Amino acid sequence: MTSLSNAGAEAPATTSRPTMKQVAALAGVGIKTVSRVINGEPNVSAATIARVTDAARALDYQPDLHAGNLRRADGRSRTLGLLVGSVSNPFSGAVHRAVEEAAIERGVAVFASSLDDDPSREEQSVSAFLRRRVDGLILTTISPSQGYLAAEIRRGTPVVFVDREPSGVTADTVVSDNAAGAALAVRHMLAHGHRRIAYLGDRGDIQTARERRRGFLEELGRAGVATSSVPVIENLHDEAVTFDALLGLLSSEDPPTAVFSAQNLVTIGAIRALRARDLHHSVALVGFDDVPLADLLEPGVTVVAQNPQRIGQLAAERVFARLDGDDTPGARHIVPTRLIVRGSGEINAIG
Amino acid sequence: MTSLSNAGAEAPATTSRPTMKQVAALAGVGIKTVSRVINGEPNVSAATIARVTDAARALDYQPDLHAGNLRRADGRSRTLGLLVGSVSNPFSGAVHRAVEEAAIERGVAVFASSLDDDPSREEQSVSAFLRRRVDGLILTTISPSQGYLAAEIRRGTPVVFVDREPSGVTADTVVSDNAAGAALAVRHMLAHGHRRIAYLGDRGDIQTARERRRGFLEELGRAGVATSSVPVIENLHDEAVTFDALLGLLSSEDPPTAVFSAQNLVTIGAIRALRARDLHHSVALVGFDDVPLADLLEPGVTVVAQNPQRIGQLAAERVFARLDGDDTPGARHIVPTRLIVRGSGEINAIG
DNA sequence: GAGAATCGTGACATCGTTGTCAAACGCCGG
DNA sequence: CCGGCGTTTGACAACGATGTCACGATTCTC
Repeated sequence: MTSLSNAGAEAPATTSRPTMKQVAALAGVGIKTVSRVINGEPNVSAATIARVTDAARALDYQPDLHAGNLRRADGRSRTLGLLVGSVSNPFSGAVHRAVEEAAIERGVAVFASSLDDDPSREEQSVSAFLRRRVDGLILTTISPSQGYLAAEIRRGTPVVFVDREPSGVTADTVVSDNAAGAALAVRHMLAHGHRRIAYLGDRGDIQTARERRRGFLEELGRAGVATSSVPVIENLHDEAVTFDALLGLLSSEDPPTAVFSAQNLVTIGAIRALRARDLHHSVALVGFDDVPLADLLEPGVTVVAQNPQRIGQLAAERVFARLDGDDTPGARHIVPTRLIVRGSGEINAIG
Repeated sequence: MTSLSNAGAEAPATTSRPTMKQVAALAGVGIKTVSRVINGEPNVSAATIARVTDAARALDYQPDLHAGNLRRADGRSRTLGLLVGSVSNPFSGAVHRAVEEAAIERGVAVFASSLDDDPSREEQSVSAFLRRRVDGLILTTISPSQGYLAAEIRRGTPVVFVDREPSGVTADTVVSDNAAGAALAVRHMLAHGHRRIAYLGDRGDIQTARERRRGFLEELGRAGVATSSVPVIENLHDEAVTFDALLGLLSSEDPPTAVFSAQNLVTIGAIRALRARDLHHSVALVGFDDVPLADLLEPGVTVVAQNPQRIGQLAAERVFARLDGDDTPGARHIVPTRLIVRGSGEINAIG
């Protein structure tokens, strides 16, 4: 259907992209000379440089990076693979942005993909990255083991895990101080007189979520609160499910006086539920991870904020350091969280 | 520093990635046979397939997509370049997500980059994409002309512009119904008795912003409102600048009774300013483009919502259609907007 | 049972580029 | 005027894969 077209017209016909050979022919030089000019190698006469540059411009020539890579000594594709949790979460957006900023500075392009809580997409994306010969990987994971990466890591490909720690392999990991952040939230609510604090958590199969729960429960334990009396609801991974779960909890015979929501979207679902029962001014709420416009709500939402920019930046730094020869053992890099007080967490326990 | 290392140890030494040749050697077959097995070509005996598969697994072999592409007939890299406006804007995130979803379905990987309002990054990113031989481009633009893409488009590379129309080239374009959306907002406020409606707009050099202003002013004109009496403030591209601008306007001798904020972040800045003057219950506000948590604010924020998912999806559809042979002339695809009523836009004019 | 068609396989050229190497040229000193 | 040296240049192999083709071994056909 493409081919019948406009017979005899000026032929917009799909010409293919120009190659060095064509540039060389037009400039009347050898192809290696074109290569030299394009790559700024020395020992080319000024006149030749001009001829080649003109020819390249005339043909709108763009060198084929991959073909070059095939032969080039360092074998670097100047490409990175980034897998984030979910594009719908602002946390991921911020990480992406930070990684890209660092990458662009080095002339590295970023393949970005998102997991969307689908374990099969993890391995699939990584494989896609690897077949495209990325120089390094920055990964948020969800599948139970990252053992499938062992050989690749052994071969020297830098892999940095963000937001979640890997299992089955050792590598650089950049995470928020999840347990400590959760503990911070708990202390804050305890200080406001709460003893019956509900835990609303993300999927239990996410290691990060388990860390937050651990921090939460341990801090309650340290304060002498019997954890058996603490409502713990997990596997909440969106607003709607959280909404329903918290409504149920609030209707129970011994409802909590405070709520700790251990994730972004869970926090939003919790806010909606508290509003639906008109309890947003009487039940305290502290969320983990910041929420957009949290300060404009009534009351403002108190959160333990993460620092996604720093996480992305640090991850990129680690990848590039290893590409530059750093071969220290993989380590955990912990990015601190901080409590942002806005109102919802400072509601005192009644009685 | 890398090289002195652990003399005589088990040598974790950076082995390079395995090639087909190595797989072939291990399996005891020719390299072309490995190629056949990897690509699922017919006419290989079951026994050979098994031997090759085992060898590939043993070496953790991943085919080099780019090397293959060099020789492959269709010359497709199964790669797309996506340039969005700003990762910090949820609109961009949604577009990205939609594009990626469509891409992954076809086994295509996405290079994602963001413009962040820097014209020099536009051409730089496109060039980076092209050198990596992407099959198609989906671009949000900011520089005054996209003429630099003319040769590439003529060569048959599918280019789709999103959110902003290009100048200097003809190609598929996917945009919101900007003028009509703005007009919709105006009609809504007129219906609530407002005549003095302020326009708060994004950068005047962005074509999309100009469209929204046009829609705004034309609708006022149709309603017989003298546009000379309408405060129009432009070049607001973040919350802080908008905040200051609106505060100034509200302090003027004849302040507006309603505000139309023509962009996401501008809307948020406007909300903050209205709150700072405690006018959020008396001055009407309608924003263009939805804002996260808009329904939880007090009052809820009435907006003309765009449909970024649809925009991204449609853009991807166009790219793939052209890759599949569609050679109809480039066209504008307009995605409708819709008014979401939440409270702030239904405040009536006083008197 | 002979010839034809099909199957399974590998040698080789090739994709667009860069690394290696050697040739051609100009310049200098003796 | 010659030898040596540095500069400029291009021929050629190679990177890791696939397309083409030809070869030997089966299987089919009548």
